[in-house]
Amino acid sequence: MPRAGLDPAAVVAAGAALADEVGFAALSMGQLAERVGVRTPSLYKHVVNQDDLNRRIAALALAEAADAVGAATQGRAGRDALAAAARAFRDFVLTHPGRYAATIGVEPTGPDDPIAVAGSRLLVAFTAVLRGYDLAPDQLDHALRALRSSFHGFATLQSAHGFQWSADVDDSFEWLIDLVDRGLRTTSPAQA
Amino acid sequence: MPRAGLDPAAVVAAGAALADEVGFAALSMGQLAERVGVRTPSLYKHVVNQDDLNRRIAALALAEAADAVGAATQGRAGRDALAAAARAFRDFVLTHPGRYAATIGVEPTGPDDPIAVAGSRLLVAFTAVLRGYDLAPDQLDHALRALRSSFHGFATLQSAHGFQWSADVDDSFEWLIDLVDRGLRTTSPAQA
DNA sequence: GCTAAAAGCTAAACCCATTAGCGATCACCG
DNA sequence: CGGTGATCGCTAATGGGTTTAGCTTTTAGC
Repeated sequence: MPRAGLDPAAVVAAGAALADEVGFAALSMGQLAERVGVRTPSLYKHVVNQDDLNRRIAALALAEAADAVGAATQGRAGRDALAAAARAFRDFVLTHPGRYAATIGVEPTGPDDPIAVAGSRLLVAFTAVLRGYDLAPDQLDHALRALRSSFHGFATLQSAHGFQWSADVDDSFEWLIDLVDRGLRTTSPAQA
Repeated sequence: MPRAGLDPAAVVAAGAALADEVGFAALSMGQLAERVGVRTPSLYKHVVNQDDLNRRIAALALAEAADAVGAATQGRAGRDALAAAARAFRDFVLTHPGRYAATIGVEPTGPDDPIAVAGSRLLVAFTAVLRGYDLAPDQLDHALRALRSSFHGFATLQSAHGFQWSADVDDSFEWLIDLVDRGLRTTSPAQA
């Protein structure tokens, strides 16, 4: 019996891909094992248990999302950067719904948890967008949470087919970007 | 052995309460059966299976959320109505995290599905808020989705402890309400 | 009181995650 | 080239969860 040549990273990557296909809730060790060409218990040589797998998938997803958002905002500022970040984020969630779902409800165990560091990287990517707006320093955290909430909410609702009625969903997303842009531009500005 | 006197509504209500306590993902038929004083298989006399239970919990949660939002906006308009609706919605999600989680990812089977009708009621409740803003009719759907996305996103992230760093979460929510309010007040207004 | 449907129960099947323990393989070192 | 220990994969088995089958008891209506 030849070896499969697996390692934790390969298992996690396959798990993330499988989650994207079948949905995070339906991700099972059995299916994943079959996918990577191994019997179920063998997965436990690379991953401590399903919760560990989920957490690693979540960390991977957050890191990938941070990369996508970061790359999208390179060389842009203001509304341009906001729109690029928002579109990159939503695209990522829509193309990788399973792995992104893994990020919902996980709590980092501490500041060194890969989940925490990847999450921070995503926040940093969004922070870059805010530099293009004239915000008071004490409003940065609030604005960051507002961005994250709005785009997370839209992307997850769309990914779950939560928008049922008529209007075009892409138009709605552009409209949301405009709404946020207008809101950010009319804050009480930073004191000089 | 005396009867427990259950019916579907009682089972669903107990399931929703249990989900709020232990988390939606941890909701199990065994725990629910124990909670209502019955052996596990007996639950299947009132509910066809776990998926059916989840869907009924989701419909209940959406209906309750619609009631809460609707009641909060009574007699208010403009920013007042927006803030009242947003706070009522977030309060509901935070006090009933388990049952609200049941609504994520469920798809109504058709327009008569209780999930669809309760979801529509929630949208109607939010639509009332928008009447206080001067929006072109073709922007109503977009604005509705923006509202739902923002508040859904914030509430679910907070409920999942997704906000880790320093600033006060309640302050951030009020800031989000302001952001949305400013954005809604600066749309290109409806043509007279 | 009789009857039939409803609601509960036990027993059992099946699926999934996980652990224990065994054999094969591979990397490294002489 | 051979030995050796760690690593990887396997089979077997356990335990918990959902769900079905079939039986018994209660209860509502006549």
